Amino acid sequence: MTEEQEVFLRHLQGSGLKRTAQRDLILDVFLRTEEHMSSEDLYQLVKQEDPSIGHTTVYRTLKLLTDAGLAREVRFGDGRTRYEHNYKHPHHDHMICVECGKTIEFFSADLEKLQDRIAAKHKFEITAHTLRMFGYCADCRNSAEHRDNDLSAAEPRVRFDTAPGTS
Amino acid sequence: MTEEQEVFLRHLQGSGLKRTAQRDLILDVFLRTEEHMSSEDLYQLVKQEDPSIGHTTVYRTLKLLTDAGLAREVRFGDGRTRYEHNYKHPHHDHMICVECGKTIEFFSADLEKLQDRIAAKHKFEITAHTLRMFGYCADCRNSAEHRDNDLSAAEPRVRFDTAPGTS
DNA sequence: CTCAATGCAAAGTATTTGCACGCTC
DNA sequence: GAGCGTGCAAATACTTTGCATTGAG
Repeated sequence: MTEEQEVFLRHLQGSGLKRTAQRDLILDVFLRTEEHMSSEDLYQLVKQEDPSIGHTTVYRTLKLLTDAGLAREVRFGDGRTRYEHNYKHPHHDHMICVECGKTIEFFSADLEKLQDRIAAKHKFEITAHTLRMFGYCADCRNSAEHRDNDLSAAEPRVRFDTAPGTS
Repeated sequence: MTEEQEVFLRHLQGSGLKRTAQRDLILDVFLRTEEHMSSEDLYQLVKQEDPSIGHTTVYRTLKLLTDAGLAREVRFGDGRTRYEHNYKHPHHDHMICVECGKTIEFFSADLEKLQDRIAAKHKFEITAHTLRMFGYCADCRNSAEHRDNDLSAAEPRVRFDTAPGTS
């Protein structure tokens, strides 16, 4: 049994919940993913290994995994909720390429410290935060036709939380 | 005519669009707001001054205002799109109190510089970014019963993009 | 045996689109 | 007039919930 499975089992038992074959499988599939998966994405993968599993169970199990500290919800602004690994995969932030959709994860201790300092100045107590930077990744900058296009006509793959060009 | 109205008019003309009484009114109401308004919120306000205006027009006009650079979309993770002023109200980030829902806007040049440096390290070209810090504002910290509660039982008013406690 | 879990279908939310009529330009 | 704008209603896209049945402890 992996550490993750133990964490999950402990969470279930601690909450008076039950271990089921579906939950085991969903956790297993989730742990094998690398990307940021939506509930629907994961459902498609799980279905391949057990076609009898339904949407709802995947959806609810992802919430459970989040409660157990194994998963973490992330939203990139396209209206879909995605999940990423949370266990032994501590806080980080994201750069999201609006051209190819790729996400780059990064962590900066300086950034964290600076945020704490800003929060303190406002007497604000941080419990969580998200930083997302939208733009063009190295690959897409090289094949960079985007500079020549009328930006207002281009349909970004990821919808902005703030309009482009306001950083 | 205010500067904002001129900007809007210029955008409309430049795009072959037309000025209408509805658009004028919606812009006017929007400019008088302070908060981060959802399309629905603004619709409620607009309806008080002209009950014949529909949802859809407000919704589409907010998109127009965004295109014109007068408004900016923001999402705090509760599944609703909100709009804030963009004209002469440059980029800033948000702290969001999970207790009372209040948002604090702030800007830090150091933060911007640090982000640019991080992006450069990954050869990433930023076009936009959002930083959101969730937690407890000064007021709510004073009336701070939240420390005594079982956090897992508390229903935060704002849903997290990352689980609490991962900063 | 009891109570939670499952999967279907249906209900919510928030957003977006189709269309007939009306109004700018 | 021609074509965009408007408002209604309907369609999407996700997410969440109700309920009868199944299954874990």
